[in-house]
Amino acid sequence: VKRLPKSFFKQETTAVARGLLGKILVHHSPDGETAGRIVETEAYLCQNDPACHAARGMTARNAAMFGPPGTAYVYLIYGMYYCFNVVTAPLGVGEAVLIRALEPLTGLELMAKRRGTCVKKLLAAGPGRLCQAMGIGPGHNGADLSGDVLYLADNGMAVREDIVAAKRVGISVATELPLRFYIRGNPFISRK
DNA sequence: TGGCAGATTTTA
DNA sequence: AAAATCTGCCAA
Repeated sequence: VKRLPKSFFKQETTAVARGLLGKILVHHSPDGETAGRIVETEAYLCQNDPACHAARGMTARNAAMFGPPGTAYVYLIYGMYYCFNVVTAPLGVGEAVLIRALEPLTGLELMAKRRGTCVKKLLAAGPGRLCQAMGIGPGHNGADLSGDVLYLADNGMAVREDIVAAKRVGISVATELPLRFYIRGNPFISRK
């Protein structure tokens, strides 16, 4: 497995959202290593997308979204859960890809311990769940995703499966945009 | 299986 | 008050 080059994150945001499907997210935490295959993503754009956190300018929370492509944007949602995003657009432009679901690959015992369940389909199917399973939290906000702790990798294989484009989940504005992408039929996506 | 309340921070 | 969520509880 090879680390994704920085150039990968400089593509258009929707292209990154599609391209991340099938890629591997790896975290070397003090507790151990976890990794999963990305099976579901969502794109959040700076133009004509009021659901994007950056749509109304920079705040303390979303500042990382305006960082260079390949940065992590981790935020707290509903006061309880964290969501992990990959920043895509050039420095100063607020766009990102939300990682919504992983197929667990490595460190399943650690994931189960963190999640409090050993049901594989419940370990990382959902943005809050995958952060919990992977041990991703506020300390990763603004992290460089081509570093040594939290990074994206590729096993070199092209994704053979179909990619479905659908409406995004959990938003109440810009609901019609087909900016959610997932691998058709994959059992680890957050919902059908 | 499906709907809903609750947990709790950030923002408007 | 609503939000890029998840869990447990309830009813059928």
